[in-house]
Amino acid sequence: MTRQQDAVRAELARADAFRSAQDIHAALRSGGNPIGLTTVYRALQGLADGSEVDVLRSEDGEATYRACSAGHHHHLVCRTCGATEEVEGRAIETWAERVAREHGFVDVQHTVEVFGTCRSCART
Amino acid sequence: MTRQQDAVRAELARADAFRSAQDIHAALRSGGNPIGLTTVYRALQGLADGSEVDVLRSEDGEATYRACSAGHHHHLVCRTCGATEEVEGRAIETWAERVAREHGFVDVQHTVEVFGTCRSCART
DNA sequence: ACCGTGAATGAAAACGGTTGTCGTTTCCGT
DNA sequence: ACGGAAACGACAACCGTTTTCATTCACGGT
Repeated sequence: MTRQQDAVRAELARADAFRSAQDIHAALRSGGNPIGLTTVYRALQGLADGSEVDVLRSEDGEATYRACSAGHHHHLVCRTCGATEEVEGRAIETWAERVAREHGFVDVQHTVEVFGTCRSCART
Repeated sequence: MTRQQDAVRAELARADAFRSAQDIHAALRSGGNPIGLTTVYRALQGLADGSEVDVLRSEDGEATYRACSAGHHHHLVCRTCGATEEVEGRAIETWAERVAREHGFVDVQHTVEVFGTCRSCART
């Protein structure tokens, strides 16, 4: 895994936001890198498999990607500009675990996303 | 909104699980109701608009639907059989609100889904 | 009952994101 | 250089969903 995967990784690093594969593809091309769309998808899949990016399904089903730090965390996403911050909270972890156990569920995972309007978008 | 929408509502009531539009369509047809796929989609959209069903995007982007009670709640979903229970927790609500405020976000919403293996599926 | 009108229905086609195919190119080790 | 394997990308296939449009249905007014 190399050349174009690095390009995708670099492009993702340019913004703290979830972006679609096609966004990234367009950005790379208009930045002078004649990468193919297929390759962008493959690179993203590889990065996702390696836990280098988080994947989030937008409301209309489109997959969006964002460079992320290792380890378990959640996201606070601005629904206007897409800016994203990583957040965490032990409260969530223990709550999910407890609720699942109370219902007899095992092997528990959870997804938590918080959406809102960020400070700068709220000013307008 | 009526006849076929009622059929979709009834079909959804038959299982406490998130099901795809195509599942529901197939179930209705094999149950003797020659409904069209388009109509199933339209009925589901109407029910979702009226908050009669919850919509959840599966991992591969497919939309899945489930009859739900009114009011804010989350889901505990068996990843094997799809059985779903509604759960709630004030802890989540306050946590999300606090985290968002700390980061200057307003107009906050959140999605929380808990996945696991339910008791009966765990036995096998 | 009988129309007339607007909503509901559904077959087929369009759409859009994603994935598969396959021939070409690039990268490395020898 | 050479050869093989991995990466690349144009193109087509896929699949869930939405749109289109002609037909059918439900229902109020007469």
